[in-house]
Amino acid sequence: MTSQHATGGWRIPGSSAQWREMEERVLAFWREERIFARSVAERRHGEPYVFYEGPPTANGRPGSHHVLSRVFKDVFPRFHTMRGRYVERRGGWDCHGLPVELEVEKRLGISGKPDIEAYGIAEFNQQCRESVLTYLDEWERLTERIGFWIDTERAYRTMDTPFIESVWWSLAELNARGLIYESDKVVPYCPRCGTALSSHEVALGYKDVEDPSVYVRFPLVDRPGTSLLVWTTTPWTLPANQAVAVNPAVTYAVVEDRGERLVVAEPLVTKVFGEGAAVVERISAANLVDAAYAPPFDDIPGAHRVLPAEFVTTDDGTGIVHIAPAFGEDDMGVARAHGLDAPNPVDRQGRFTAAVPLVEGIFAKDADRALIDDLDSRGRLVREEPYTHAYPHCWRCQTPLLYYAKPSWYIRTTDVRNRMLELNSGIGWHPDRVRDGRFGKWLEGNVDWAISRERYWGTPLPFWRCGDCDHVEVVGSFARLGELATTPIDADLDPHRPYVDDIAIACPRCGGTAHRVPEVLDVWYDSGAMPFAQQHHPFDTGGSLDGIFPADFICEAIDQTRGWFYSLLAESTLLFDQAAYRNVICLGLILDGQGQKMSKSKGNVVEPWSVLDRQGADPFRWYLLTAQSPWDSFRFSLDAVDESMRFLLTLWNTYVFLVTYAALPDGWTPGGVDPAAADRPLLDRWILSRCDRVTAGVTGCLEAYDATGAGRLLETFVDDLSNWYVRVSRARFWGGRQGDSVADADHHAAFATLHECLVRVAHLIAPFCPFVADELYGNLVAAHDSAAPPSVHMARWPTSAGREDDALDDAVGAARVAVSLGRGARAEAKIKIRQPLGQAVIACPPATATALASLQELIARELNVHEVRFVTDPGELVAVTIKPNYRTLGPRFGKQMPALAAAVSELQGADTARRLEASEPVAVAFGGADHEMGPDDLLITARPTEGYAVGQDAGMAVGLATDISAGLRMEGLARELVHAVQNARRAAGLRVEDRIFLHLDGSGPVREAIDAFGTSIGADTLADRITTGHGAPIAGIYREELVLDGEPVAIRIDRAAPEGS
RNA sequence: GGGCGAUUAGCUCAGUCGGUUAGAGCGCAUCUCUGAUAAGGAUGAGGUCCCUGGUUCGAAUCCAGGAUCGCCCA
Repeated sequence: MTSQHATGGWRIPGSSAQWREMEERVLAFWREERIFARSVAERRHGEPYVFYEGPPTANGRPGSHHVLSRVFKDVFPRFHTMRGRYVERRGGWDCHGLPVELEVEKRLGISGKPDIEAYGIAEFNQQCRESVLTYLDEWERLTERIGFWIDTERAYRTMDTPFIESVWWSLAELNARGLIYESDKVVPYCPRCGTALSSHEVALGYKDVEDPSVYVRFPLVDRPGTSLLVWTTTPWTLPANQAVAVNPAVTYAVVEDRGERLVVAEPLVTKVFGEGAAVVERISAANLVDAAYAPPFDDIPGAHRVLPAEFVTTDDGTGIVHIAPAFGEDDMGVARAHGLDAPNPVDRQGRFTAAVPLVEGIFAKDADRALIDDLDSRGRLVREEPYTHAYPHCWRCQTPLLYYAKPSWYIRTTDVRNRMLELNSGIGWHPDRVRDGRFGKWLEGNVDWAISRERYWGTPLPFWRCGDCDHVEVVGSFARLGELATTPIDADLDPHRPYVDDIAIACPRCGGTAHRVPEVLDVWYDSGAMPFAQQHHPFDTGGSLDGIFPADFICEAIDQTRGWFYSLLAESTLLFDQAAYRNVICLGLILDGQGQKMSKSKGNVVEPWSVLDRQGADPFRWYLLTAQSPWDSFRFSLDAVDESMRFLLTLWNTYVFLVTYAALPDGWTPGGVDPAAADRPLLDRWILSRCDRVTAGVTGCLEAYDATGAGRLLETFVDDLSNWYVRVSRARFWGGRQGDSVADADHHAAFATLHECLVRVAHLIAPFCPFVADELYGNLVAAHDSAAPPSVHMARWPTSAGREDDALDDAVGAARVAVSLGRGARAEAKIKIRQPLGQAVIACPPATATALASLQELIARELNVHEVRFVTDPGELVAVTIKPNYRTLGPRFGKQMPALAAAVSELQGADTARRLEASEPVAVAFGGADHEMGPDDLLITARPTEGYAVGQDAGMAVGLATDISAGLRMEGLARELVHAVQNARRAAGLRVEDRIFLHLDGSGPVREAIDAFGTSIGADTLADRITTGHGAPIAGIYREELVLDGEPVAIRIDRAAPEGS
């Protein structure tokens, strides 16, 4: 895209086929001129607009879904920067976590915790540290290429020592307020791997399996002969039974069955016992609560009482649930609420301990058989049947998982649950429904946050437990650690495992020796800590987060509701009693073109680089930002980007058009004296009205975080600009009018208007498509004005100049309808547009005719007719029918609408239409009364009458006189000649401004047309001389013979000799 | 199994407060225009608004149930 030749400081843009070269050139400009850094620094004194980068992990390659989030993270900070806000954008990397460990395990060819410990934690963590940034280069390359402006040089990393120290500080703060405690937690646990699994891993391993389900008698102590009937699909948990639970809202029934009495939930009686079961008594749940029963096994002591619990359902089973606190999350919750123990007779390998001699040493799930047989032999088993259900298995080794109680560290988030809900209600969610929907419901069900993980590569919990007095000291800084440590610690201590594990401290309470607990921190806590940890708060911030907290805006995919969106809110509520973000966009997922999930195994992944290499960054961005609501799933493909690219091509064509003509010798440059906007032709004032309107509209949309809405407005505007303003104004941009001051002013007005519109668009699309925006701005503004900012991204956001004009917009809208209808009429009559016609008749209401009066000439030119005439009596050209306006009359007449519609159809169309035009009331008689209709109550529909070429639409019809006189035919032929010569010029490779000598020859009608219209043919084709007849006086650089309208024509073209030669 | 979202032309998507002829762009066909060529205009073909039932004078729109896809959770 180099400048071929230029005048007036213009650089001639290349073809849009060279889009990617344009982007690369803009990138180089940004890089060399440090535009990003300057755009931020120049706003240093502006009001801060705070953005937080939700840190991705760099141990995988960036995909198209990352481009989606990064583009949305880019557009609003760019917008607010242009609006004068100070928008620091600091990158970040999420470094810790199980996915990193798994990746390293795979690479090392090891699996499971015993393997890792055999390999060595120090070396393992070193491998993690390196792995986590494997693709950092590619991430940074992609980030730059898509135009995502974020400071990667100062990016925070969750594994960095200052970040970890801030996290420690926050945990110490929470601990000081009594918000941290240790307790048993039931986790999905793989006994073979010896590790708990994350919910994500559990989700990978669900398989349908058949387990024995059993109905067991739990005899009531105070009611001999009556037993609670308990149903379970995990018989191996029965030895650990501590209680049973009933739903407090359910009535229970005592059923007499073969000489005994069994208690089940009343709604389940039929399901359990079949039709005709004998219910002998009903008992409310309240009367069951606290009843004592005999446990199924006597090995383990327990409360063995009935407890109320909301989670008990009557969907299946018996409505009485066996509670083994060690083996179920709900069970643990109930047990905790009632102060029960949680004995666990299963060891870490999943085998029964000596606490249950019957099955000692047997793997839990394999003990089912022996336990069931034992129950049966003691008369406790009522029934056994196979039961198929989805049960989780270890995704790594296929071992069935056990839900298993293990000690775990918690943050008491339930203390601030209501406060989180309050703060959540003030967050600007996009889409809105997430606030009270997915996220709000999640908060309502909030449970304490389990923050510990028995893993290696994570922020170590700063908890030191005293071996003597059991006191737990939470260390909030490295300085504090140094004070307490029994041996001096290195200044450059790596606070990761295993080094931190080796540090013992003196117990501040008893002076004993304390060692760190083995767990590391849930990585989600790292991410939620980024608002303060990226600043090394409070160590480097002086304790104040003013201007850097909370965020005005964050953005991630919808799957982060329980991830980052939660961790940010929970931590900011706990620590600062504020929401960490004011606005948030939840993005949808990227699917393939068929709506299927993208996955490597399906081979349907669209790599971002393939889009960037084929179409470029701006088309990619425009697609993601405007194709649809961002929170819906994207059906993404290269073709989808092509569709969005059309907008950019239209914009590019318009831009090239302006520069092409402005750069000609009698073109135009900005900064001169142009006619005042108010003095320009009507069409100029119209597009400037549209321009101001779109400016206000786009601004409003972006303020409301609605990129899609802003995109639609811009697409409509650029379409108006290109396909209406430029198309109908083309001739005004052509040169050759020096000396005519009126024509010259018009010429300049056209350039000034189009230039202003394009400059405005360059500003308005700058946040969306920063490359083409800067290309336009550079050539249209910066190249001509050394005082202007060098980049549009350093410029101020535009505001409306107040030229919005409703009447003008309506008039041009009506003119466009009229032209469209007229063209339709021509097509129907099969008369091509180059053939002039005598007159067009526009039938429309008087108000429309008045509005269109000033656009008559334009309509005539567009329809190629000599005259435009208006008729305001609908009867003349069209038949009129009247229909009721359901929208206004529906609420008024309700059930009478069908009768009213019938009455309205009886009205005389033309007559009624006239009266409505004159704002006279119209009475409709039905149901024995007259009802008065106002102008809004009746709709006029026009249909063409016979005998005209007519196009019609609501409120307007356009007819064309179709007879073609000899004069009109000659004029048409002249137009054909001009067209043929223009094609010949192009074929001859002439530039648009080259002047020619033209020789024409042809039949009699052709010569007559040349005689009559030679001057205008010459003017239109830039011919300095036209000759006719045989024996051509010029050899010509181009010759062509063809037939126009049935008449043979010969064309010869030569370059015009320079003046005076 | 529970919760949430989506389903409208061959494709990608709009569709306001429920209003009677459901739109746009792309693609396709025919025609056309061009001093903007990865352009522009006109016309046409193309619809079970996922299905069933309900509410209503009137349902793509509101309600209930179901189907399919996706997400979150179990």
